[in-house]
Amino acid sequence: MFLPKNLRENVAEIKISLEKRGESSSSIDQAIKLDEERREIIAEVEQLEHRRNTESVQIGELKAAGEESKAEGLIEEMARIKQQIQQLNDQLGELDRQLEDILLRIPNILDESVPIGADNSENRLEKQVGEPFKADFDPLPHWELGTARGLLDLERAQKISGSRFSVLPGKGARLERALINFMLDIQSGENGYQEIMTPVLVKPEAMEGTGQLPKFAADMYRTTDDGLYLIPTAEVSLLNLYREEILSPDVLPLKLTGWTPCFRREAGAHGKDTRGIMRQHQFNKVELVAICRPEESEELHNDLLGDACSILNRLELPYRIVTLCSGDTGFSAAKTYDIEVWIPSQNRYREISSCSNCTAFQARRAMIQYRPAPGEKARYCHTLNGSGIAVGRCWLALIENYQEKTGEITVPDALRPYLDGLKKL
RNA sequence: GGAGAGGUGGCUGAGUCCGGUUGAAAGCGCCGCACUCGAAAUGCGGUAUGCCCUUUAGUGGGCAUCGUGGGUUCAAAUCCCACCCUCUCCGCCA
Repeated sequence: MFLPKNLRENVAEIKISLEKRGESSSSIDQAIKLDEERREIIAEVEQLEHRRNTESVQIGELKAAGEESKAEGLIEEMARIKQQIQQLNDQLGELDRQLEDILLRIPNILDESVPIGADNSENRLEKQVGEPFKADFDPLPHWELGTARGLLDLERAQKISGSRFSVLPGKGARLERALINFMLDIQSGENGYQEIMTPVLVKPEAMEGTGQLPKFAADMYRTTDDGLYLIPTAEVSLLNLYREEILSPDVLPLKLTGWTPCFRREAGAHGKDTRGIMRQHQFNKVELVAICRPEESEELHNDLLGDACSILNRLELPYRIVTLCSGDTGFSAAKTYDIEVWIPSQNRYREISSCSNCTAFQARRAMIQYRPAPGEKARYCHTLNGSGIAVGRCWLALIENYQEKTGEITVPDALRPYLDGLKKL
């Protein structure tokens, strides 16, 4: 989010960025107007409050000196000023509310290197790794393959929870768990992230901190009795751990990883990916989060992308990297790389990780700062996040890409230690 | 779920009953300077945040903030109300 000051200082930039995203910039003018009115009133109120403060002291002194009648006169005057202050404060409150409402819904400013485009068809291809699945037979989609091999039970999932949920029996569950452990080991080991286990139910403030609220309330599950939200990604829990903190520079960059289930209502996705487990209301994900100094976020963004890729490299799954175009870049992000894995049954690449640099956008919302040196002013951090990687999609990509004519699924070498050396599923 | 205690600055902790230069004592920590070959110890000085106005300016002035939000009052860390959170004991439970 932008603070009024940010807004004033970056009007042109924010407007241009909004237009690149394909959104209207009219709200910006309105916000500027509100801000001007607000500041006028602030000046007026503070002047009155100053008078109130000084004259209240006088009243005290007069009373102490026994000059009751003089005091009475001042008290009457103060009563009038008090009313004026109250009135102006009411106006101010209303203006603040309106302004904040707009500010909370303005997306981050796009990085200059983000390609201009309307939707995902205009994302820029950066790199392709490995060769798409080739075989002398037609690959089965994962739901057929998984069901046939006893790894997936969508019927029973439907029975207990409905559509967009999955049940993984036996080796299916084992594979999921192996993937989680494998990913966490790589990220917390050689890639240098601190592993953290967090709650998956969080307060609304946490959702606001990372940018899910207020704009995307419809995408989230909310518990009615307590008003807590189920996280759509561990980014919410991990980043908000440091909300309202001023960090010491020697802990930066802070690199965190955690596995959690993620919950999404998929409100706007009716009819999309209705078969199989591509799009679920609940799925596992290993998340990567970094909190850093502004000047290092760009480099860390590339590192983070590399760390996400390292999983696919080891699993030897074919993938490509794209930079999201302006119209496809998410609300909180200044720039996003998507990693897309090859899905044989669909004959195309599908997102399996999204790595974003959110610059200071989330840090301002969540008040995550650091003090460059003792005595210096605190500055907002930059935040980054990326999937490292989505477990459910990895599961299905793996069984599809490693399927054989016989219906068997080969376990990639890197994963065998996590499955008791098992070579086939 | 029941009973009780409490939320004050980076930390510890006064002040709250009896409202009035209290942004808030004291100590610790931290920063600067002095002393020292250097360090420790000691001494002196400094040390919250946000916002508004003003200035050529790292200038000057002001407002707000003692868990949060309301209320009473000329004036509230101090009085009243509601809420949130933490801790202790009991109960229940993976």
